[in-house]
Amino acid sequence: MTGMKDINALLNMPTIAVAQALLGCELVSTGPDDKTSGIIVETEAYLSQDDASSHAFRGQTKRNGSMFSRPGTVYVYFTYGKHFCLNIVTGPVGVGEAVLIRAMEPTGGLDLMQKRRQTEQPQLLMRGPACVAQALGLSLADNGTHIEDGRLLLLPRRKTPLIQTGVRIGITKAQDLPLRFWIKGSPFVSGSRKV
DNA sequence: GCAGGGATTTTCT
DNA sequence: GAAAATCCCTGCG
Repeated sequence: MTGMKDINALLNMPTIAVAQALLGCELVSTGPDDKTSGIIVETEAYLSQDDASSHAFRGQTKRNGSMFSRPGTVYVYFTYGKHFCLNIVTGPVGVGEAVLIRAMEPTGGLDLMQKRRQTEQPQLLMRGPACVAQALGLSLADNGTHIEDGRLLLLPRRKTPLIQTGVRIGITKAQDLPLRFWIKGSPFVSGSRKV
């Protein structure tokens, strides 16, 4: 048996708790002819209330629709004209909260990731949300799928990591909220700001 | 190692 | 029409 039960329990916790609990978990992306995977080392929580930088803040739209689905739904959005970013939806149906996967430590399918990312360096393969999506081969086609029946598989972590907390990156609203979490000391964490 | 700015298009005001 | 949950290249030192 895998830890499916654990994963379900994890996904149904409050969003901030999920953002922390996802650290150390392995995420596997499988396709017809490919398999890439990594351990989540950095996340950010996006809430529905009092969080002006959340895509759900102004209500449901065509773009953010999947963010209002049940926990474990995959929310992929397109941004800055060229990038995709991966989120795991949290909170009850209709609420609109999610956890952005910002960085991972590559564990499998390194050769394919290097091809997709056009770089050889392991530390640059999955550093940054758009890099994560690119390394895993994700696109808008994955938006709205669910972690239990899509191409993405989430595995429970074996050890509880030491977690550090800071402010989120790349936003202009609600900049003071401490909703960014990462594994202390991981060389795969994104951004130059470690606080 | 770090700061600055361009790319590129969808989405919402 | 402006902004955007970003990345990468450049220049500097």
